[in-house]
Amino acid sequence: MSDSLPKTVFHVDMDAFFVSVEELFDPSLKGKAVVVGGQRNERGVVSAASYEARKFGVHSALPLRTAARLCPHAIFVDGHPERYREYSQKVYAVLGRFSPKVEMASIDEAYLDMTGTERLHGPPLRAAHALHAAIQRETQLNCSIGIATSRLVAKVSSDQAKPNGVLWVLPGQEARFLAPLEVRKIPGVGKVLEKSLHDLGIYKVGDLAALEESFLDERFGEWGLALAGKARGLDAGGWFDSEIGAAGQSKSISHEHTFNQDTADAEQLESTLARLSEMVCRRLREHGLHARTVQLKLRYKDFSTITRARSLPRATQVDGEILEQVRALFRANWKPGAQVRLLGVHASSFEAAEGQLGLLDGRKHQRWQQALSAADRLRDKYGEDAVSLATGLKGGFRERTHENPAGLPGKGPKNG
DNA sequence: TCTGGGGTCCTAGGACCC
DNA sequence: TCTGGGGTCCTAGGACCC
Repeated sequence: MSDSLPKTVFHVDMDAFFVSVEELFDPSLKGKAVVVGGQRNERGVVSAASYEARKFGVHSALPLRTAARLCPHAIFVDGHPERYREYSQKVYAVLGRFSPKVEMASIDEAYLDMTGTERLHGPPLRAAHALHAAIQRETQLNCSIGIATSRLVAKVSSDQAKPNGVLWVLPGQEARFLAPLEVRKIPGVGKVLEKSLHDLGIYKVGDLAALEESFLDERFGEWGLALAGKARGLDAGGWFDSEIGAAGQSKSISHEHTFNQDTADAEQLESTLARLSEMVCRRLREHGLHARTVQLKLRYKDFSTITRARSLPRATQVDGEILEQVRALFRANWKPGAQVRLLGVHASSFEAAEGQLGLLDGRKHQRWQQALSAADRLRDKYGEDAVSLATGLKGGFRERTHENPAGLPGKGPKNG
């Protein structure tokens, strides 16, 4: 980057976000061991755990059944995505008053470029405390705030500030702040990279920073160089290097479903594909997008997973066209009888719209889209099952599984 | 212990083109 | 004749994040 004045970056991270939101809706959960993500006997993993539950070793991504074993007295709660979106938006509204350059990095964390806001909000610590108080007051939720000269260090410092804290890493102190931390604390260093680093005797970020760049380059290529920069606190390469608030259009839309029980029932599998295709297309239309590449994901009983993709000659957002591709991929790759655990439908390679359609073809296409958008509005009003469109494609299109589609809370029967 | 769902980014090989 | 080199697109898989 340039050698202009150092930036001031805030990273705001909500504390135990899903759990905290659930507590607002059910105050009796407060202070208890709470696990959000599903019931104790369900397939699936923990989305969030209260600090009380964490004392027993429960953490996000842990299988629910394991969590139930580690913490038998925990209260298990289904997730409510719409509640989390609502509170995420409340947080976003507060953030916007502190800086015009805000970027939500996920549903519960955001970056703010606070460079040059001193006259308005005072020095960084004062601004951070004001922000912290405003979020508390307006959402009744706690957060932690990291302040630094880069996104990377701000993120690491908000993590060190948890829970409910503010931590400022002074300009020039980045490397010293990072040095004693485990390499795993660097965003982008996961299980696998951590292991390779450990195998080389590298445990702390300081060990990493002390290495020759040429060594990291040889060992890990481009990634190694970026890693060297990160160890020194720089937003070296990739996403971290982009300007805050400049995030572009999303690049893919997907839906997937894990069956409560593995199945080899062709009808059930194909009706699930139809439902997933509809969900994907619906979101394409909501965002005004047309996808050229369609991908099927197939996970078997033994957890082995394949993906098969196909690119279309022209982009589409029509259910039937996507489903046709997905179904062809499915029929070409699924061996009848093989037990399936998960199915997924993924759309990517977005284009603004169709280009050079023949007039007639284009008209027909357009009418389809109008019909589908109208159907979407009806579904919004009267519920998911209110509308179905004939597609001309045969085979259990409107069949439904008896399971609750993930991400559609409150629909369908739940165990327990 | 038995492993969700929604994303992003990277790598690597083959096709194809110049 | 005895094997170029770069660019781009496509597909498959996997690491990683929340």
